Amino acid sequence: MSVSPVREALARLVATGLVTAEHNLGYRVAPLSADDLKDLVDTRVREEAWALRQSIGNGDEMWEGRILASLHVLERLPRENPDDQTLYNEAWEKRHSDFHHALISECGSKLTLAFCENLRDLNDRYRRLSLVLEGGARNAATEHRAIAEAAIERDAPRAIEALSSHYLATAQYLLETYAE
Amino acid sequence: MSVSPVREALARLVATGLVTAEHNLGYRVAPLSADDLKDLVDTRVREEAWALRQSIGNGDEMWEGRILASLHVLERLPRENPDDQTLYNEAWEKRHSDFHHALISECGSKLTLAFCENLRDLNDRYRRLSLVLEGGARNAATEHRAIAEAAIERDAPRAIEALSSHYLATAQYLLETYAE
DNA sequence: ATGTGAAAAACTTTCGAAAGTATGGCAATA
DNA sequence: TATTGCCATACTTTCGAAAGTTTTTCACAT
Repeated sequence: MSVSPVREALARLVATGLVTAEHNLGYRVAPLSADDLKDLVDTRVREEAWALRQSIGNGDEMWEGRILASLHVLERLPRENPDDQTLYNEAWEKRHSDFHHALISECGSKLTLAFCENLRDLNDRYRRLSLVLEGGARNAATEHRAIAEAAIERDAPRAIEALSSHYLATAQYLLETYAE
Repeated sequence: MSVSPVREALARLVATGLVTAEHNLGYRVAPLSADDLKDLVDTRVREEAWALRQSIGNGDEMWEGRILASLHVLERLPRENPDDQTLYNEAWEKRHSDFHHALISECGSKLTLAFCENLRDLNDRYRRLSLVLEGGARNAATEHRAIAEAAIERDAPRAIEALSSHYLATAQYLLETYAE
C-alpha cells in the first residue's frame, strides 16, 4: 500500500479529531487529557439529551421497535472478547454504538446526529481505556435497559437522567483514577 | 499543481460537509436544499444560543472589549465589494465571522466552538446566496449592534433573541423566495 | 563544558505516470 | 425500435520516485 491512501485515511481521522496534523511535521495521535474528556462528556450529554428528548417526541412505534431490537442483540453478546481478555469485542462495540444511535435517531436533525456520532468516536478512546481499568465492574447492561425503558415510556426527564449518568459515570471513574 | 494536494483539500471540504465524495466517482459540490437549510439554521441557533449564554456568564471585560473591537472594525467596512458589486467583500466576510466568533468565544467548550464554526461555514453558502438575492436590503449592522449591546449588558435572553432572529431572518427570506 | 553551523539523515509532501473503474457509443441481435 | 454486449474513452485512484523540509549529528570555535 502506498502513501496516498494512507494519507487520505489520516486526513479523515484529522477531521474527526482523533488525529492531529501539522504541515511538514506529519500526523500524530491526538493527545488525551482530562480537560478534553470533561468538554467531551459535557457536550455529549447536552447534545444527546436534546436529541433524545426530540426522539421521544417524534419517534413512532418503529422507533421503539428499533430500540428494543438493538438492546436485545446487545445483551446477547459479552462485552469482553471471548478469545482474548485484553482485546475488545468489536461486535459488542458495534452493537453498543447501534443502540445509542437508535435512541436519538428520530431527533430530526442530521447535523446533530452527525455531531453526536463524531462525539461518540472521540469518547470511545476514553471509554475503552476506562473499560480496561475498571475491568467491567459497572453493570452497563442494567443502565442500558433503564434508558431504553424510560425512552419507550416517553418519560423524557427520566430517560435523559439515565442517559446522562450512564455517560458521566465512565468519565468520572477515569477522571478520579487519573487525578491520583 | 498535482492531484495529491487537490485531493487533500477536497478531503477537508468533505469533512466540513461542503463537498461530497463517492468512491471511484470523485467529488461533488454538496447540494443545497431547503431541508438542509432548516436543519442548519435550527441547529446553529440552538448551539450558538447555548454558547452565547455561557459566554455571557463566563466572559470578563476582555471579552466585552473583543466584542466591541470586532463590531467596530466590522462597521467600518462596506458589506459590498467596492470594486465589483457582483463579488463579495472578503475582508468584510472575515470581520463578520470574527464578530460572531467573539460573541461565543467564552462558552468554555472547544468542541462546541468547533461545531459552531463548521455550521457557520455550511451556512455561509446560503447566506451569500441570500445576499445576492435581497441586494442588501436588510440592515445587518443594526442587528449586530443590538446583539453586542445585549451581550455586554449581560442580558442573556435579549441577546439570544437578537442573535436568533438575526440568523432566522436570512434563512426565512431565502426559503420564502425559493418556495415560489 | 557550551554553543554554533554545516552536512547528513530521516521524514513529509508533491509529482507524473500507471493501474483501475465507470461512462458513453456502437454494432449485432431480437 | 428496443435491448444486449463489447469496446473505446474519460475519469478516479494508487503507485514509486523526486523534491522539499525538519531533525540529528558532529566537527569546530568560544
